[in-house]
Amino acid sequence: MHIFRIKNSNKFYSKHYWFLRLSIQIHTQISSQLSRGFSLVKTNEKLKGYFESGHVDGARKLFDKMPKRDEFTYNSMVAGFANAGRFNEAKQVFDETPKRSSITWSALISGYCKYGYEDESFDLFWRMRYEGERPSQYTLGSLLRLCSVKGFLSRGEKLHGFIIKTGFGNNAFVVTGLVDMYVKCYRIKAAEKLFRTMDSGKNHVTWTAIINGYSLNGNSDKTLQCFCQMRSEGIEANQYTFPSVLTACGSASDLRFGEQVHGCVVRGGFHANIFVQSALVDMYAKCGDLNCAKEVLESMEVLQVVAWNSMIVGYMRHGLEENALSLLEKMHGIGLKMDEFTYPSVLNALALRKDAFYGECLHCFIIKTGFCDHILVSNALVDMYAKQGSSIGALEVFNEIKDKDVISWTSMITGCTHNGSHEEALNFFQRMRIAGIYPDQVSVSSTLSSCAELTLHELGKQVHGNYIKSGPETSLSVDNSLLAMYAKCGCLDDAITVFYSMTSRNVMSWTAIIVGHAQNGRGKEALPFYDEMVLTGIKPDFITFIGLLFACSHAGLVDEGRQYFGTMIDAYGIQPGPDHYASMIDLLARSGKLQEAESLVNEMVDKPGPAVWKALLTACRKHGNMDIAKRAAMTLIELDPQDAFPYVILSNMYSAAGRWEDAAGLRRLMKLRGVIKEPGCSWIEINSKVHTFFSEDRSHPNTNEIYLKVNDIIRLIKEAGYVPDVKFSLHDVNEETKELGLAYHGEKLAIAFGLLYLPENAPIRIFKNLRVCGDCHNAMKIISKVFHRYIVLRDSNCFHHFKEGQCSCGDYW
DNA sequence: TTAGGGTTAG
Repeated sequence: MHIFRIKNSNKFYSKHYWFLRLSIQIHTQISSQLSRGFSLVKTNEKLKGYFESGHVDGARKLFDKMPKRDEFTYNSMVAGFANAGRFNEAKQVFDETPKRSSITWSALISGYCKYGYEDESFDLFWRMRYEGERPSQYTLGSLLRLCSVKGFLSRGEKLHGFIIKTGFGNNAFVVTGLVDMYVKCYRIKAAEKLFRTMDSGKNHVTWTAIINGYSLNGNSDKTLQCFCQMRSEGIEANQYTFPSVLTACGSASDLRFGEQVHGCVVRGGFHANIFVQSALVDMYAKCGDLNCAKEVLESMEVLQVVAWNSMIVGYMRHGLEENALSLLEKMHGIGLKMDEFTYPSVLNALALRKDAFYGECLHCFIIKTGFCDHILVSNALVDMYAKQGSSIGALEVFNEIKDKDVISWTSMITGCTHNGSHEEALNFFQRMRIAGIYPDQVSVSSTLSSCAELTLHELGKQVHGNYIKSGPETSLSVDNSLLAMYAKCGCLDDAITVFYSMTSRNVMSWTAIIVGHAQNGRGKEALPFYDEMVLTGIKPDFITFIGLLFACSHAGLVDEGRQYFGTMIDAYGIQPGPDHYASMIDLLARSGKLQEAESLVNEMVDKPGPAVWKALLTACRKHGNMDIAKRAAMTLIELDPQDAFPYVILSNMYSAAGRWEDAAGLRRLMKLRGVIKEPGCSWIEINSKVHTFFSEDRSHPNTNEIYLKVNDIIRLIKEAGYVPDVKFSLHDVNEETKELGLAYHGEKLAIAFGLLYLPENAPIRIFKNLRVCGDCHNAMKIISKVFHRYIVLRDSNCFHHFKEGQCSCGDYW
């Protein structure tokens, strides 16, 4: 402006012209001096130093002043700006770059990937290809990492195709990225296949990726096996490998292995890494060695919230709530900021306690500290309230969650399953599907358990089929639930197929197959599974022995049962609980050793509960021992005067013995006390509709047809040798009326309906809420022979598989 | 000058 003002004055113009010439002269001199002392290599290094130390503006100033730039300068600027998240400047330099190379493109793409900008990353990737630039292993590595972090399976699979087509399929770096992508998208089999087919070039990163995959998939055995294999191939683990391995040790409660890994950590010099230290605390805490966990925690120089969370979980899981809460207070006191995992760690353990006091206090604290909007915390609150049986508390929190995820829904489902509200669990599962949320391993496992409890075999198959179709591979927990579902629905052969198809099994898988055999009347065949399990190195637990004793009691194997009872205590140090005693007493009593059974009841250190007395009473009924029956029934009535079971059994025993007055007395007592007996009820499912029948029930729309069929059945089976056993008719009436009463038991009405409406060769599956009566059991055997039908009857105790006049229970139930 | 693997909750 000043120049223009003086432009028309010659005097001033000449003066300014002289000044301008002088300025140019000086600038040229300086520039040439700069150029003479300027080193591009050194300045590029300085530029890099600025970015490395976070001085992005320093780099910018230096870049602006640089008299000369080369491709390194531009690439460094693009990478530096992109890595700092300053994408406008990165793009500007990218556009200004005179000659862009693969590195320039990769630098910008990797920045976008790092910050999770998927659209920008992939748009740039396609543009790069369109402009003829070949992506490098760096470009592909960055994009795979983005897919891995965000769980983009479909995009990752497309990249996989591109990688094969463009000859990167043998590039160890790129294939490692693919392995990691599949792992993070929960496609462990795809990851495993890639890993196995890598001929050479597997490095410690590839091994770490697959080890982490097994660990994430919950497969502790394979994690540890893979870790051993890696070491045997001479690859050393590092700070990235150890955390996954330690997590697997914790999940498997394998303290011995965990301690050995700790040794490797120390020898390798990785004990000061906070990830490794946190994983060590977690491993010791999960394995129950709380002293060691505490020792590692206290040795940490950096206060790491993850390690503190793990310590809290450790205390909570081992019932040391006070220690956990004081640690929480200490965190608060020293100013260590809690994170979104801290509260779930505590809430998760509180979920298993019935008293709601601590949980509610913590909920208040969560609201005060503002953590209630965090989905991890809300989900844990839902889980806690639901498992504690407070469906109102759970629903209140659940309804407040804006973006419900699969865990929010799963918490409601597992809560219902935990409390035995299986129909409600299925309802939540259905609502979750309607809401467009895909079920994961946990929700499917839990839903299959509900299907098993309700014996909804068809629905269970659908849930599993849809889960497989939706993409994820099956997991150990899903397989275990599926196996248990088939066994509990009376389809033992399908359960066996699942069992043998499993690539790895844990103690739950073996226990499920043992219990499955016992429930389906094949107790003797259950026992070799135990031997095989022990041979494979898996330790039986508390529940395995319940299954084994159950198997022995259902097969009448008294000596074997006694032996297992002893092994459990002597070899495994497991103290028997009420269920073990109940099975043992059931075993002894059912085989007629009633006195020995009663002695065992009296030997129990803890006061025997209802399950034990019920087992004794049921066996007394079978063997007609009125003395012990009376003692057992009276004890049961004392324990719970509202439970109809002892009144009904004892009253039935009186009736069977013709002691009608005593039976009537008990019935009067029930009435007086307002005790309600659950009526016997049988049902059959045909074309997804359940048809229910009570004894002498005439409410079904096809009742006339059903009764005619029953009469027909009775006539035919009588010709084949059936004799009605009137001692199961519990009314004081004449023999003919007794026979008719037996003929119209719910089971017989249901079988008549099944014979009428099911296809000729289809198995007939009948369910009953109480134990099947002796007369119906006998009738079913003969029906199976006369009509050549396979009949499965599930009563409240076990499955009876009737075929050609025989029952799988061997008439011992 | 561009890139890869890890811990805690359901």
